[in-house]
Amino acid sequence: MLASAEILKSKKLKVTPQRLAIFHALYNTKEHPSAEIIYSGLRELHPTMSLATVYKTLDALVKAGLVQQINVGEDVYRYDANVNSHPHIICVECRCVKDLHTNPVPDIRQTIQAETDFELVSEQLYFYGVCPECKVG
Amino acid sequence: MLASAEILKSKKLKVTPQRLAIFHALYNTKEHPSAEIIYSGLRELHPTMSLATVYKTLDALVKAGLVQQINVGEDVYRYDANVNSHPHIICVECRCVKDLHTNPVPDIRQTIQAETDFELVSEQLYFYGVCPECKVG
DNA sequence: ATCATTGCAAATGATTTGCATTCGC
DNA sequence: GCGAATGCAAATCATTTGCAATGAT
Repeated sequence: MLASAEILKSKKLKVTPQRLAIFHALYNTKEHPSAEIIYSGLRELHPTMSLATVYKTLDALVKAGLVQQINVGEDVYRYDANVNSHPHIICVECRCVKDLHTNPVPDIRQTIQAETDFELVSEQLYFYGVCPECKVG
Repeated sequence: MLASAEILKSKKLKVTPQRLAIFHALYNTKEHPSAEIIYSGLRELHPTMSLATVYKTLDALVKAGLVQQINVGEDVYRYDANVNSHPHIICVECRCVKDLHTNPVPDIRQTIQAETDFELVSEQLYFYGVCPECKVG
């Protein structure tokens, strides 16, 4: 928690209780929550916080490079405190999103770069499937 | 054009001028237009067509497996008449979207499947970069 | 004739914005 | 004290929905 404050300060962001709470929440979950989910999770402890603040804060965190915004093809954005490029896998039934740690990108990059005249800057790899929990049900 | 009608019929979709126009438009472009773009492109020849019809028609085409909906991380959906799984590359400046034909997926699938207990069903690979046109400017 | 499709207008849902108040520095 | 952050309400934008009229089979 102290650490969170230090990290925010190091990015020249003012440290407010709302920012700490949102940042901390994202750093302590492996889920990939939307603004709405973050908001409802924090509501109990921060009853005055507004959804607009969640959006503004997430935007500030993204701009500071502390968080990444992902869009797995739904109509909502999700947020990930892991800013390294890594693939995600999404359950087509329960819509949960998990990180993948195997990163096939270095090889792929070469393959793709060979085909295109684009100057590659980043990538997003999404896999869809049925998660272990949903396979059982 | 005749062909389009046949394809629609084969999927048991009623053939209306609107459907033909939308389907045809998608089959004859390499862009990956949004509903709004398709709508404005067709407006001149189909002045009475409504945006809601474009959405409904696209939905029908997607359900029939004739078109795929893609979301490259913006706030709009785009549509692609190429329903085969293939990676896309998006220009971070002009936001154009192009198909990639090199498909690294078979290899990746194995790598990913080895890591996860998900039952893989599909994937979306997006690469971001600066397109040749924007590199010059 | 039947039933799906169309087109309009109104509704929805996620995200953004304006602005006065509050708070971190 | 200054300028940025908060919280509320109103605005925006893409997409969806309800429903009466129209059109495809």
